[in-house]
Amino acid sequence: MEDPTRAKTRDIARTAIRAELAQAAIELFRREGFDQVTLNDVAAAAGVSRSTFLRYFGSKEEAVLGAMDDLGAQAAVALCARPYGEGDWTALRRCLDPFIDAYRADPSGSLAITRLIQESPALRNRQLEKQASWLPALTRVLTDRSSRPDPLVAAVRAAAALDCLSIAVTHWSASNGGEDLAALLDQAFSAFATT
Amino acid sequence: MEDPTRAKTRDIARTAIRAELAQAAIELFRREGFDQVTLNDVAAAAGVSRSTFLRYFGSKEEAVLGAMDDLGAQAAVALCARPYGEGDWTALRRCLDPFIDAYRADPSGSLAITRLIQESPALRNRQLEKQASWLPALTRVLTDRSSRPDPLVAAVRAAAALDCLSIAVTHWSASNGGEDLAALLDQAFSAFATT
DNA sequence: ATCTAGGGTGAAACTCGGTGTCAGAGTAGC
DNA sequence: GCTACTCTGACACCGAGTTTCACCCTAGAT
Repeated sequence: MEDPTRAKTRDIARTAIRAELAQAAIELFRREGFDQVTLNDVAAAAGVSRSTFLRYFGSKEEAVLGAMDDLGAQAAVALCARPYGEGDWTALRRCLDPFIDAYRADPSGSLAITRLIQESPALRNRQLEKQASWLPALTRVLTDRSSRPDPLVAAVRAAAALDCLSIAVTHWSASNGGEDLAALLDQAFSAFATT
Repeated sequence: MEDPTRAKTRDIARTAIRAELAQAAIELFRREGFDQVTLNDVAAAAGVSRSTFLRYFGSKEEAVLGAMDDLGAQAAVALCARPYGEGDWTALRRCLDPFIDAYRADPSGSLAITRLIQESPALRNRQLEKQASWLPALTRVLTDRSSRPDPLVAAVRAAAALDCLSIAVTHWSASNGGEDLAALLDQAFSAFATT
């Protein structure tokens, strides 16, 4: 049928191109504004045709938000890995560490992308959509972890945890990256500790 | 300039037409599926031109979700009206009562619309967007209510409360409206009581 | 009764995002 | 050199949403 090693090298090449295209797109978006740039513009700037660009990212927004999918999956895996019997809130807080790490790995780049997202309604909404798409997996893991499972409560807690993340990120970007994202996230989670 | 009473009668007529158009649109969406129906279709079914339909609702989705805006505003007002010193969670839970009432007032209609929304990605996302748009107001009210205000915590709690609402509604519709929405909402809020 | 100003309507042209199709170029295995 | 496969770009197409313009209708003024 198909040589699996060949398939893998192709995949590597594809993701490399994807990263290159995304970088060019983000650069252009930052320079001229997401909504001002058309698909033709960004494709031309990236040196490919509109068709090709849309083949790599299903939509204009995916060029910016594509990197997030990976983090969502990582969070689900991380939640799986939390020790049995650990409280939901601490497990959820810890499973968001991959996000913290990603932001720490490239603060200025993360800040730029965060701003880009917050300044464009289209990107903000896609971001919401994306986070919502992570919920079922997190809810499932949380339900399975529980000794007395309640899917409704699990769903609420998972959703609330993601709210903490996005709100912490918002405040972090409002402080121009000056504050510590992990501290902000902890502060956000403290909303569930006291009344 | 303009007779204010005339302006008001015009407004009443407009909202009446709006309601009529929305009803026709929802009916058609339910029958043929939201994504299958084009603006031309729905305009023809409603007996107006595409232009006019889009003048009443800025988008196809607004024909379905337009009624929600009112509820969002009501919730903010209701939160304002909660007694001083009341806990955030109970205040938030109570300020969602207008939603409960609206669903109770027309269960079968609400159920139909809820299903419609959940079955169409476009509508789901617009719904997310709409709920997110309510957050700033709720956060502000919650912050002002607090004796030791923390805007970040307030934002998280407001967001979590809206999560409870949408999750409760989801489960309610999954039960075909069989379960009690208020009870489900209470159960959702219980996610913040225990660890 | 006529004129007139303003808002509501519909027709049309336009932009743009996204989908699908197709033909051609490059490439690896035979 | 032949074949199968993938990637690419060009093109046509659709539907959402914006804008413009002309028309009608109604209400108030003369």
